[in-house]
Amino acid sequence: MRDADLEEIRALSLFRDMDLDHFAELMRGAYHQSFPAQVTLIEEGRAADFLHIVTEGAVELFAGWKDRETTLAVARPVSTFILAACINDAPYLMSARTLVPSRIVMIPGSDLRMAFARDAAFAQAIVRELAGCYRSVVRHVKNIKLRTSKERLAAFFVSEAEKAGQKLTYDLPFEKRVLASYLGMTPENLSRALRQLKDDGVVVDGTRVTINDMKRLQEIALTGPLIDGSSFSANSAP
Amino acid sequence: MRDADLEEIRALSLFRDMDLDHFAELMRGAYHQSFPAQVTLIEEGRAADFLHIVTEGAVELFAGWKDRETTLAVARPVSTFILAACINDAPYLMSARTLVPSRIVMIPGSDLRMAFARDAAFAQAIVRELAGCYRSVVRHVKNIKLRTSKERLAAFFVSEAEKAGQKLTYDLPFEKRVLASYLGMTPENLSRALRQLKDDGVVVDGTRVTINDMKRLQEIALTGPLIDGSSFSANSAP
DNA sequence: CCCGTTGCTTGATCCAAGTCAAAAAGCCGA
DNA sequence: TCGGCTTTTTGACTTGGATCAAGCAACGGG
Repeated sequence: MRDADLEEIRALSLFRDMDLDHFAELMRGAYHQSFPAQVTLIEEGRAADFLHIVTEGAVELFAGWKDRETTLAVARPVSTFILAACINDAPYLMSARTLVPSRIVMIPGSDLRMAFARDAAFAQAIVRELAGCYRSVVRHVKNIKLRTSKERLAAFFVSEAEKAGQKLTYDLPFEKRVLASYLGMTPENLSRALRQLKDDGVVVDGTRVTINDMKRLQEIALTGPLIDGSSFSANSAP
Repeated sequence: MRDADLEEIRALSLFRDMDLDHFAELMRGAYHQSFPAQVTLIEEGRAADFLHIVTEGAVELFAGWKDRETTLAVARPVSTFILAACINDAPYLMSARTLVPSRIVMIPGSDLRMAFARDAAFAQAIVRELAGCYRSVVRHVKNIKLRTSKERLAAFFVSEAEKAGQKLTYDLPFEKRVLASYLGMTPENLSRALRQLKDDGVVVDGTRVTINDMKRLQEIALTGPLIDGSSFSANSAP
């Protein structure tokens, strides 16, 4: 693994405070691999063998039932995913696939649990991380259960703008079909919702989003830390 | 606090393995109070001051947005709730109200964080608990996003039957309007869904549920550990 | 440069679920 | 036991969003 990669990972709040030797040992047992787009990294139901970290690219976390499928989050660099299954040594609840060519670090679950047992700082970090993940999903549920699809889309635009550093023009971070699935609607419906929002000053041309009337959008979305926040990436580095 | 209560709490997986002295100390700083029905214990957005444990009664965890409201879970004895907010010292994401007269133990968040910092076994237990909570909410999202309301209701009946010890007749654990909200539908719709399920061998008379054709119901619900599981109580004692 | 693939949009239609209104059934407390 | 609650059910209607079926546009390989 390259030093630059190691530094990036070390900078994650999950690993920042742990003993340096423990960190080095954990990384010695880890694999860093490149994958092409559309590769299934994880299948739900399988035993959780590895903690994953995206260092480049993007990974979709999704779940299926009967013949339906929904995306629960998109992990973007640099962040970890499926920590909970891993730490509990339980089956994955989600599947994961690369959306674009990606590089993934995989840390064996047994190493992780060992480090967690003997490094108090690491244990603390894991707790904070898990609590953060939990709160993210709770926000996602609130988003889904309380807002209409148009409102969810508006909220998404607002929080993406915040994430892009208050810019009013930015690119969608991934395909619209993924966004639709994340927001709990069909691609057709997303398309229609986009057109509805045109009246509210949102122009979408291809992947480029331009917000002309942020105030209007915020009124629709009524964003706030209790429902929006970091609910997007499975868990991110603050 | 009565010894019986203390024992029940100690028996929770969260506290079971922690040092006995630490546990005693944690409990010394705790309050045990009785509340009538329909009392708001927690308001979302407020700072998380206390970890709560229901020892008797039932507590609804819900969230509001604009003029809408949805219930996210119902905590039944004996279980804790809002651990994540508490451990992160962050604002509550949910509100909580008693559904019936209830007894609640409240542990100051600062005591909790202190115990967590110096008791490794407790820290481990917290991690497992949080991971469990996280997985519960993930299942709830999958339930909402992947199943129709009829399927969700069927799934609910099946998993309640399991919880009641494979009994085919049992009582609903709370009012139908709460159930409706939990399942993400209106009371009217729940009523209709109940009537639909009559054709599939489910008889509901008042609060009494009787399942005549479990196989049929399981076909509709297609239950499994990846989507159903303990998603109901905020977090339970295994 | 063309052509196939893939992703996105559009329109027509359908259906699940929400809304509104009102009746029915429980559930107390006086 | 009788009103006066709340909860639940019902019916009629509306609507948000899904589905189905074409078009269209962009991209990449031959």
